[in-house]
Amino acid sequence: MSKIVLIDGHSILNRAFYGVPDLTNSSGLHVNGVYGFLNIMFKVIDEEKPDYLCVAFDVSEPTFRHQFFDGYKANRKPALPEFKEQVPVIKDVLKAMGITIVEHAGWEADDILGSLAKKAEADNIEVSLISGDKDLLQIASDKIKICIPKTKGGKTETECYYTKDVIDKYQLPPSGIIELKALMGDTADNYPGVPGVGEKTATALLVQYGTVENVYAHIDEITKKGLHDKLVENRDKAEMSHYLATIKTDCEIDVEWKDVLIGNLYTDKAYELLQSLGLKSILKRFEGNVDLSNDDDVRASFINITDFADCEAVFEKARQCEHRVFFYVHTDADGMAAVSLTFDENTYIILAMGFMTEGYLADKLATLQRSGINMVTYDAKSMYPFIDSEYWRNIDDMMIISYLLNPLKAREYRLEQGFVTYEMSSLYSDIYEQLREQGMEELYNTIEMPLTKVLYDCEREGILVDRDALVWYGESLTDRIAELEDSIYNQAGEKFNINSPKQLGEILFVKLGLEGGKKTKSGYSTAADVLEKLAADNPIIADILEYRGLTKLKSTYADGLLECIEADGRIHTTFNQTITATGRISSTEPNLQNIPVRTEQGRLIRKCFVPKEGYVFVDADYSQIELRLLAHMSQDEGLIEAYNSDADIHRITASKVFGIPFDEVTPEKRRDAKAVNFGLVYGISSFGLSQDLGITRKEAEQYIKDYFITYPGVKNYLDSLVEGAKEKGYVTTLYGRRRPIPELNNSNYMMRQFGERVAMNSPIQGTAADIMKIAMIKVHDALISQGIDAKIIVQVHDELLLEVKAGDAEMATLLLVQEMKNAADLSVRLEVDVHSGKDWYEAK
DNA sequence: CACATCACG
DNA sequence: ACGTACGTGATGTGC
Repeated sequence: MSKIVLIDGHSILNRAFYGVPDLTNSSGLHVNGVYGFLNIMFKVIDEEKPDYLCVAFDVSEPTFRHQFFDGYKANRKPALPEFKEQVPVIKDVLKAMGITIVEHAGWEADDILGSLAKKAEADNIEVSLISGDKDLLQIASDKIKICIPKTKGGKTETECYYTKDVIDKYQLPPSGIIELKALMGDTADNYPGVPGVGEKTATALLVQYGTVENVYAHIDEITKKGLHDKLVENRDKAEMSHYLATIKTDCEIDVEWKDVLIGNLYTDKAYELLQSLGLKSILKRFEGNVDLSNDDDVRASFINITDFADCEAVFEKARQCEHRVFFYVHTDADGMAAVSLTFDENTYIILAMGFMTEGYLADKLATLQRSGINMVTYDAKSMYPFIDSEYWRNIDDMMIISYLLNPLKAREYRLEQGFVTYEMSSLYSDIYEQLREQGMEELYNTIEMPLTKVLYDCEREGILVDRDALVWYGESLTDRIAELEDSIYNQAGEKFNINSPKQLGEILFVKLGLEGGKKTKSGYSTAADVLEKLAADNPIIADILEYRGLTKLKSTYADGLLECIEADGRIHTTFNQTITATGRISSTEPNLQNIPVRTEQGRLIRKCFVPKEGYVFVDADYSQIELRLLAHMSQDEGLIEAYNSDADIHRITASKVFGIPFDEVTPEKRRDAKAVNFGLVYGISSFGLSQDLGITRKEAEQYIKDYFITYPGVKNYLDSLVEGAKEKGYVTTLYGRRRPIPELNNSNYMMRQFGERVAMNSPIQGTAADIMKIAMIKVHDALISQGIDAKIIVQVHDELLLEVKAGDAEMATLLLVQEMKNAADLSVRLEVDVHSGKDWYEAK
């Protein structure tokens, strides 16, 4: 027997929209609903293997029934814009896959589905009807299965109902669902039912009488006074609801089964469309399913090379190719695993065994480079080990280009083994063109690509760690931790896991009865700022805070870093260039950008980071670079002048904003001004400032007001950033780096508010990142060209740590400061603090 | 695998 | 009436 799948388009899109977390593509279009819809649809197709498929939608104009009972439909919530924009998109995708969409003015999707289902049943076709709406249960039968997908924590489970399943669940036959809805109403569909009658009462009545009509026929038998009166009073509502709940099954729909046969869903058109939507994981389905017979330009083109002569021939052919060669070296735990080369529509894969050694590859790549071939790869930094350094120039990096085009999608750009090169080398000219159009070609060529090499050198150099000192540091913490543990258990009166916020909250707020209140969704908050407020109430708090601090140092830093020391005694972090939304670099395995410094005890760990024999550390950091950038970018005269006067900026701010003479600014007032300054860079909010300073929101508001009166240019500038971002959908740094801000179009107020703060912060944080990148390249190159024995080994956003030959320390220091200061020419000077020492503690 | 917490800028 | 400072990464717990 043949089989048809019918999908309730709106309802499934809606389910998907609320079940899948917000996803936006590079142009800011929301695609979570589309994504979820397709996943549900493919899952059903995989499981049911139907012969026919079609999708029904409501027409956007109100249907007859909507108009007729306008009073009841009127208070229905309008759909969110980010939902609405996905309706035409999913329709386009379905059409591109050759799937029939049925919609008809005057009929709701339910009516279309009901009619099609009954028609199919009559023609002896099995039906699976996919909807999120339980109303459809009324048309279930032995041949018509109603499937209701539920998204639970990312997983889609489907509840399926034939006649008997409806009876099991509701004690009523499918037709009884109409009667049930007529009595109990439906808030989602906004028809009333009988007020005061819920599912239980309605079911009880219907089990006895079968239909609403019959309930009223026996209305005198209903002795419960309240219920009897409610039913009598609301008979009109019940009858109207009955009408509304009834799905039509007799619409004359102009669909012939042969027209909805499932054909090849994996068409070129759908592929392109999904690609432009950024739905990469859906595209993966296409790889095994593309119809090769009439589609020979897509991945019919993988060629495995095992023979030396063939390999030589491939490289020779590559050398003569007209456009470009995309190459990628696949690695596994043992190093090089395979090499792929794509050019002229073919991808060649050469396993790294036998003749394909690193030396052979480097030689072959060099030959290509010498022939002036345009080379393209993905994550160039990780390819450098396989390329002679003299040929590092003139390689394009798809990872970097994609990141610049949309830094928010950074994590999605990670190339998976196996999914490679073909898409990349067809995409390349496309995205390079976009890069140019968006004015980021220079940023790419003069900052990001040169930086890949600087970072490669930093990583390879690594930083020496005094292992014994680090072990000792860790051990020095253990006694005190044990002592605190004892003390905490004593005060709590029992042993428990202090590291578990759940158990700790239980102890503090229930057993010890401290006033804390709930804060997180999973229980009490035991975060440090919450505990600090309670410190006066119970001495256990101080112990817990100290315990937390020490265990953090021990596990993350002492123990964690020890595991990262490699055979050469050094730690080699990875600097990620395509992670952050703003353009900053990040550091992983281990993170060397969050080594403790704020407390003395933490800071001591820096004594374990040491230069190699005969060398010293030189460490330089920008002084208040973000605030200086605010002065430059806003061109606020007062702030620029304040910086150029060379006096303490927070003190000047305090003096001007609070109207106190410069010399009478108290440390408290200076602290307040400093907090305001920081707040501005973060995208100021009165709440945030009040939290930070422990003042009321009103006072914080006044501070901000006064600040903006003092520095009106700053206010203008921040306003203009938000305005520009709303208009264009993104913000840029001084060097043209973009950050899209899809949040500004979100229907949620909080999200939009967040978008505004991001619009204020990103240009500043991002420009600071750009400038540091420029400085790194300049320092790196100048050290080499001047033959100074010094290397950049760590970058911490506004700080560079260099390992320098003792005799070259003075030269390196001068050069470092010089290049950092001159990395950008602004309306205010860039100041750099520099120190040197025999370890990172001393040099900082 | 998500959450809470906390280290840094 | 909401419930917030901006940007990261590592760890431990507990579903």
